[in-house]
Amino acid sequence: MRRVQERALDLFEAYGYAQVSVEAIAEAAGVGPATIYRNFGGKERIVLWDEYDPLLFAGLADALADAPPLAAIQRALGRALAELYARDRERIIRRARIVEANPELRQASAANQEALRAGLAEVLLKAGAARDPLEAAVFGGAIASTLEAAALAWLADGGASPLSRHLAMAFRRLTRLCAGG
Amino acid sequence: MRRVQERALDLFEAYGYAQVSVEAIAEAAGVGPATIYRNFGGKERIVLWDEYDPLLFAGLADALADAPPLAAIQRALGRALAELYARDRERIIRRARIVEANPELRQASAANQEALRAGLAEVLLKAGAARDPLEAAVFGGAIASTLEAAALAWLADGGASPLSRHLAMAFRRLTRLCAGG
DNA sequence: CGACCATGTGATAGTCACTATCATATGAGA
DNA sequence: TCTCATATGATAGTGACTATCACATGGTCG
Repeated sequence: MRRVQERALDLFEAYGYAQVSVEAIAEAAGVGPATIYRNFGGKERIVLWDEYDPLLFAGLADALADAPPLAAIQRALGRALAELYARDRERIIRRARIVEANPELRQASAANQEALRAGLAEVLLKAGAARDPLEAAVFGGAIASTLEAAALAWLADGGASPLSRHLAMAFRRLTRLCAGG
Repeated sequence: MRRVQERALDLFEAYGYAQVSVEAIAEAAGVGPATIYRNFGGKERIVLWDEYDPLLFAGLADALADAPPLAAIQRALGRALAELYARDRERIIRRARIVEANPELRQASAANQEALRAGLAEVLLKAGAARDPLEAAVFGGAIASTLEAAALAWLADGGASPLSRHLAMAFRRLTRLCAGG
């Protein structure tokens, strides 16, 4: 399915997301349209599909055990992002550019972001870093937003400086918020 | 168009969102399908359509002038939400239940949430409550998430206690985040 | 080796959201 | 009354998505 995604990205970049039908992608990749729907679930997810979320959560629970939550989260996320940065930088940027240029995809991407919020909230609650579900939701939401802001800033400069630098800057802003802004 | 939305909510509650076609809604409301698409833009927005966002932003810029950002925002949003609570409580709950029960709508709703983030960021930046775009994005994201968490908690108890109470609780959690969790 | 079963694939047909376009009705202003 | 602008309805078309079918593959038994 990696091949299908590659072909699709090529076509989307060349002709625009809306102008490329799933059927055309199927033909370009040498598979049937039904196969694409079976594996990805929908046109949007051909672009959005990745395997990063588990990687983000890996080590998060451990890190929460021996440091104040905000610092622990920043360190764990920073490490995970550094790995992605090293491994898949080009592909992430390609996909992000297509998403950015297309309202339909931005909407689907926002849903992913929601899922990340919920996932962080769950981890925080289970690790005892949040005392109740409301606190978990607030913490998870704030952290996911910070992560997203860092990612957008990273994309805005074309991925020049490492993601972890942007993440550190974003977290510094977050700590200022409660201090009175 | 209010009538169209009412009819649509009736049908969605009775048969389920996916089971009701736009054509059926059009017929039930005594209009043509084209009219619905013209006014709402898509099936999802028949449910999500409202006029609340400007109300949320009203007075926000003013409040930011004479108080620390977090307190000012909490007060301004609290006032706006109290008004909605008094005016449209039933309809908001109806719509939220339909959204909650339907992945397709949750996705579209997440996109709305994104827009709220961006809107808050813009206000904060213009009012000088954020010193740079990254800070504005982080603040706006954190606050929008807090607002959403409060709204979900409010819905979870069926709208029994006022939204402003949940909002106050959520903001208290947010201030704890930077203090070390 | 051949029979059996499971999973993944291709192909067909059908539904429905959404778009584009045209003719018509309604309502305001000269 | 004539005119123009805007809103509506109707029609036809595209394409995403969902069945459901038959077929190929690959592994496990007898």
